[in-house]
Amino acid sequence: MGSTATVSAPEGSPAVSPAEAACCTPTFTRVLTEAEAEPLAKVFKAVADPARIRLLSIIENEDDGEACVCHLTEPLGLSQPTVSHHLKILVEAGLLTRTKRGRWSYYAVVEPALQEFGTLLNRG
Amino acid sequence: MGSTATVSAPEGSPAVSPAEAACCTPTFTRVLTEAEAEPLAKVFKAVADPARIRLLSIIENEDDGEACVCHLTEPLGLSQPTVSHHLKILVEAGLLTRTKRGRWSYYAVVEPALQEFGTLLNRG
DNA sequence: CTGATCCATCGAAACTTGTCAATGCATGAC
DNA sequence: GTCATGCATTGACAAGTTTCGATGGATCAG
Repeated sequence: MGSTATVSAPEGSPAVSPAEAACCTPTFTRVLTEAEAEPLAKVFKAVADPARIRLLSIIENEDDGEACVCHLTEPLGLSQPTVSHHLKILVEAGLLTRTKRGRWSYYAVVEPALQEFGTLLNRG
Repeated sequence: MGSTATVSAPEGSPAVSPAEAACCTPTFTRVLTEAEAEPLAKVFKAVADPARIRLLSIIENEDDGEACVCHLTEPLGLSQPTVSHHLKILVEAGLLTRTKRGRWSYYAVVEPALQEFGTLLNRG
């Protein structure tokens, strides 16, 4: 069951101040509980792997914005089951979508979700 | 302060695919190599743990913006060596600084670094 | 129907990570 | 000096990840 942990944070008060944060606004406006920190950690775990970061960059740069598994194993240098495994994690994190057409599974980036990582992924 | 996010928009000739051009600027402007993806994954790994996320939220909400280890073990419910271990990882990731004064080690948040995670931590 | 292809899942091996108890090094109190 | 305190490091173990080869369900070509 996917459960798709996506972008959900605890309901109620936001854990973090809005983007109006200037230089002196804290990122965490309050102390987080274990239950609040856990789903956040889950999201970061999805992109805490070089293979998965590369998968996102490859798929996003495909001409038509999507790629099948058979197109991904070779540039990554990983086996097909391993690539499928990473793709599944990214789908469950809400960063990719999967569309089955014929024999192929096409994966595409969920732009709004990925762009939340923009600043971090484009550093350096 | 201009620019901010590095979500670089291509100048002149947009390498943006038709599919994406309509709604969004791509997060990855090109395919990443293993060597490029690795350090990025390392940063995400640092915050891919509930205990470390909570540590950041606790320290940032301390009255004077810093905390010693002895103040962190109890709210986390973890042993002192474990807390020291997590703190070390956060320091190595550039998210915390360590200052030794007397017998105590004081940890403080590196605000610019943490604020890069602001959008992600602000979901919900 | 038969054979080929794409891919998800299973099972296992190798590796990494989170955790603690024990140890040891500094520092300060006496 | 001696003792106590704060904390980093070590060593060990359990749990989780990454990876692969093997298997099997779909789907299409013939």
